[in-house]
Amino acid sequence: MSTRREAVRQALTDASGFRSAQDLYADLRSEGSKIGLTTVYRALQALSDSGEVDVLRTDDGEAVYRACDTESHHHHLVCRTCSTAVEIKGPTVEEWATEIGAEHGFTGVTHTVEVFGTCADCSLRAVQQT
Amino acid sequence: MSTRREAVRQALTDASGFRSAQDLYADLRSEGSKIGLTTVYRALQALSDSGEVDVLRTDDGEAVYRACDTESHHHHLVCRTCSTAVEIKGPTVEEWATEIGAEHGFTGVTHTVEVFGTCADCSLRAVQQT
DNA sequence: GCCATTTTTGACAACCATTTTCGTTTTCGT
DNA sequence: ACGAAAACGAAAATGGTTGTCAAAAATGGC
Ligand SMILES: [Zn+2]
Ligand SMILES: [Zn+2]
Ligand SMILES: [Zn+2]
Ligand SMILES: [Zn+2]
Repeated sequence: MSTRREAVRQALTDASGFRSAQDLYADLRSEGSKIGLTTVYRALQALSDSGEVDVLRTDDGEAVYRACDTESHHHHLVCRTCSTAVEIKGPTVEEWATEIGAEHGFTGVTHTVEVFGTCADCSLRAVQQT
Repeated sequence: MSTRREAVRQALTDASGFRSAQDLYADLRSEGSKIGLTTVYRALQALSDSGEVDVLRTDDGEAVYRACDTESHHHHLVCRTCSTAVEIKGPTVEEWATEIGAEHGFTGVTHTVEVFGTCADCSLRAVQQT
């Protein structure tokens, strides 16, 4: 694990929510790092290949990454305002997806599931800003 | 509804699976249409804004579209090989997502759910090609 | 039908996230 | 310390998508 990659991983861990490559690049540069954008992309590629970080796509197609507590299969409840995420685990949706696939004769079934909303903190802030 | 937009909608309906803007542009041109790529993008934008077609993002961030039978909320079981899709409806995953959001104090909860696999036809073809 | 206004279209350029290239720097094994 | 291998970063290239703008087509009185 190179120093640069470790720096990217740390920046992502500090963020606790989903961040884009460009976000992380800005974060790192603003705290004085001389890292290049290419290296941020390469680090994120490597981290996601090895399963250390999760990736998902925003509505406009940008890739965003998160350093999750667990590396085992899970989903996310993501705040639309601050992009903080809660990790979700449970058999319900796993079983549901498997059944759906089997019912229609599909093999090698996988699924992508994300839940979005406004977190309690952001909901409160929205109400207070009258 | 302009003729061009209708042509795009028809091309998408004929496809029955998820197709990208560039796919549809190629389809239309190959059948003799003189449509421009910009117009295909505009038509898809309008169709998705009005809820007539569904959009999702591939792993590499490309937007793909589908003309679904229903305009009400549903999900898809998509073949990874031929991109044919089956429309999925049912309360299980809807209730699950709502509960997950509520449990964590999130408001305005929505979700994205897609199931992927290899359809029966494509599975069979894969086995036959020894 | 005919002209003026509005809408739609498409070639081209601009955008922007991401990838590739390639010469330089750092790391690692000996 | 020394040479090979890996990592780095600036700049250029890529590719999907959007913006621009002038031409073409549809619309609506008359
Ligand atoms: Zn996660
Ligand atoms: Zn799952
Ligand atoms: Zn198939
Ligand atoms: Zn649903």
